[in-house]
Amino acid sequence: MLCKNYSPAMSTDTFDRARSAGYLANHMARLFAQRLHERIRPLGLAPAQFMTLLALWEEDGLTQRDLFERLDVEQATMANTLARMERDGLIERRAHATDARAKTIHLTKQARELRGPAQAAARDVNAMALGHLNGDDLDLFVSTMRSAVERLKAGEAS
Amino acid sequence: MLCKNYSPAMSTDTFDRARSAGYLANHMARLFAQRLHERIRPLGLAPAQFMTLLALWEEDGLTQRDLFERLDVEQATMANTLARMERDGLIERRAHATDARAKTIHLTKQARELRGPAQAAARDVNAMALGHLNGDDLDLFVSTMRSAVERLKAGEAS
DNA sequence: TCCTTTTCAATAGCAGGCTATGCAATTAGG
DNA sequence: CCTAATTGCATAGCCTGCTATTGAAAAGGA
Repeated sequence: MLCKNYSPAMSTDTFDRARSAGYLANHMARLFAQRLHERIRPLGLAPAQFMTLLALWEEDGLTQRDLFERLDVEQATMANTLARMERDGLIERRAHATDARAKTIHLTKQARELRGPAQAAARDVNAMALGHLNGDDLDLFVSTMRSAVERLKAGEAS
Repeated sequence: MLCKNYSPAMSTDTFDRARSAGYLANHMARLFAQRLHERIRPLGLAPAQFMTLLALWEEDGLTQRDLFERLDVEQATMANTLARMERDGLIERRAHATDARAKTIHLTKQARELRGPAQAAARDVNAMALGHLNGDDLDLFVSTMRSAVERLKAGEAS
């Protein structure tokens, strides 16, 4: 009995939260978000806004569809995040060149200037979580998360 | 340059979402929650309710404080989750034996009967995400998540 | 051309995370 | 014993995720 919370034959009274990958993933992600939020709140940012900025710092002028596909969230989630970012002066929406339904999303000067400090905050949190690992162990951990993401995305209906 | 998103000397234009542990943790946790929710929705459960049940299946009659400390969420978060669980007939609250402020949380028959199928669903999702790993690799991955959780909890102010 | 289908985005409503507040009951000090 | 501090819980308000619905514009087919 490996007790890794995925043996079909496991008895029903041995599910161990502390060894369940899904449980730990949730716990770890909440803590990452809390630590990040502490550090970027002084910049006027919240975690989902930072995530959105990561995409827009890479490429400005994307549409809402581009963004929610790249970040793998639902369209409605992206729409709400963008509304808060517009309210907070981080982005502005402009008419799309060829499609009257769409708008392109553009960073304000304020948002462009946050790139350095916000990314530094994120690196700081990553180091706090995993700075004890050597390069190979970190590579393996990150790769395993990426493979889990791919497998979970593929298993949408399973 | 290791490009693992935590070198302080890293230039500001190289932050790579796909290699950031925090970003991947968030993405992975959202997918875990989605896949779990698909499977436990037919049982009338949502992910945070399942997490709460994991604690109550282990030990019934806990107080709200016991629960939010074990699950590492805020008291207000737990209060809201318990309100929804009471609404849905999963728990009932009884007067605490010695403290008139507190209530003890007790599973209903319905909730006790969900243990087998709900834990099976969670194991299924864990296997979908990580079933390609051998025992040692899985152990290492889970251990690394646990160490990240501990380090992130310790660094509350840092 | 005209009509149907698809696509882009906004909105409503809910779950679950957070902070901040407030009330009631208990505990601790004087 | 009486007050002050602490503790248990509820509530309000916000952010971020989700599903479902809607309206408007674009694309496609007859």
